[in-house]
Amino acid sequence: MQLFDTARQEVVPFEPRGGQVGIYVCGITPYDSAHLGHAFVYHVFDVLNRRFRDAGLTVRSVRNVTDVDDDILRVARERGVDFRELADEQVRLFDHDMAEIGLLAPDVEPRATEHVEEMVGWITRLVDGGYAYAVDGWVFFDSGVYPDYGRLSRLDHATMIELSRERGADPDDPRKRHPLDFVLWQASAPDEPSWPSPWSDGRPGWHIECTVMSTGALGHPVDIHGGGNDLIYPHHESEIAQAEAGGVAPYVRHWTHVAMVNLDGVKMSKSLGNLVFVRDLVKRVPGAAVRLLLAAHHYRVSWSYEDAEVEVAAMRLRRYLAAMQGGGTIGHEAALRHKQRFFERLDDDLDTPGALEVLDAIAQELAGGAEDAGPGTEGQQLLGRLLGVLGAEPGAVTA
RNA sequence: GGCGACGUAGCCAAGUGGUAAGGCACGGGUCUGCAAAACCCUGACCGUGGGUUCGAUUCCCACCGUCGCCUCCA
Repeated sequence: MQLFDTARQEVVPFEPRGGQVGIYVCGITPYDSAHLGHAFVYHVFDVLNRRFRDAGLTVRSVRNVTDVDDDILRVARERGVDFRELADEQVRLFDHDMAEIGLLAPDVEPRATEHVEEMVGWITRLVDGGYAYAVDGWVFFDSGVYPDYGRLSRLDHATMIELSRERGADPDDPRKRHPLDFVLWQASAPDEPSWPSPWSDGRPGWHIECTVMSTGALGHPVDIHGGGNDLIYPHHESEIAQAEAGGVAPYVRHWTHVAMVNLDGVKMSKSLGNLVFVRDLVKRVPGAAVRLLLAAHHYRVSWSYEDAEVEVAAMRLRRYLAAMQGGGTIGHEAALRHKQRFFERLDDDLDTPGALEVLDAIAQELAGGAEDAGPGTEGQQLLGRLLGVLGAEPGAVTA
């Protein structure tokens, strides 16, 4: 398997260690419904997971839940419910949506609120090591003593500060020693949930949870760590800083980032409200069709969702189903060739569009076969198995 | 500023180390009283400049351009 690694900026072989692979994907903040952008990211890691398992490796997959955060608290306040109640409900809906499109459940799905104690421990280590400092009950990571900050995203400090100012962040916060310092711990307001710590009754900053939970569940270095490419900076940049400063280096062996999904040329995002929800798609077509829609796009290339794609994907699924249930056959040699080609495409930086072309070819040959061998021929079994590697096995996903 | 993807005839677009599919549009023709429809025919120095090679559109480097993302965000 060859994969693009964000840190090295090139496609490199991924070498499993001892037949095992640990995958950590940054999960959701559960305060709104899952949209196609979420689905694309988790679909990509699901295919990676299935490919590894198909190759006989033991995979341990982890996807966290950021269940305490300003957005959740805000929405919970608006709706007059406890933030835990909101998070539980949204996680349930999210898991349901992901199951509808045939995603394997993660082996571990840690929640931030269940690991605050470990986060406090990690932050304490950073403070003791001189990498973090406390001000008024808040704790900041001191980017001034970590010169490598910016290594992953390849941004220099001046640019990061500029970007940060443009986006309305506050590099000029007088409590910060350096403009790029980020929050590890923040004091909670009286009506906000809080956990005890040496600095204040408060809650963790955004980045610390992933470092604590990924290494907690997988040890270190983490084999594969990733998420949407909008997380490269500052989230993953900050994770690396706090991990390495905390004594965990190297932190991650391989960084994998998935491109953004647009709608009408504009990035699909909660703040803009231009969303296509997974829930609405699975009402129209089988989950396997949604997977084929996603698989038709390479994970490193951003794309713009078109409504017509749904029908195209559904038609493709129907064609595959017909090929699997018809009477066609293909030769043993041809089947082997197709199988090899399919895995070649997948193992070349997860080229799912290329892999689909192979499935199209198999389906076409099966459809062309005039013989009536009945279902269950070698070609039909192969098509079913390969669809399974893409997470689009028709039978398994009709909920 | 960084990173990614892309740059093939008017438009969309496939593809390969050995002088480039297809679709649409345009134009010409067959047919028709005229027109439409249908069918037939017609078009490319493969972004620019280097390099590797017997030979590159295809590989490598640089540059230019377009699009996307970059502390709410997957």
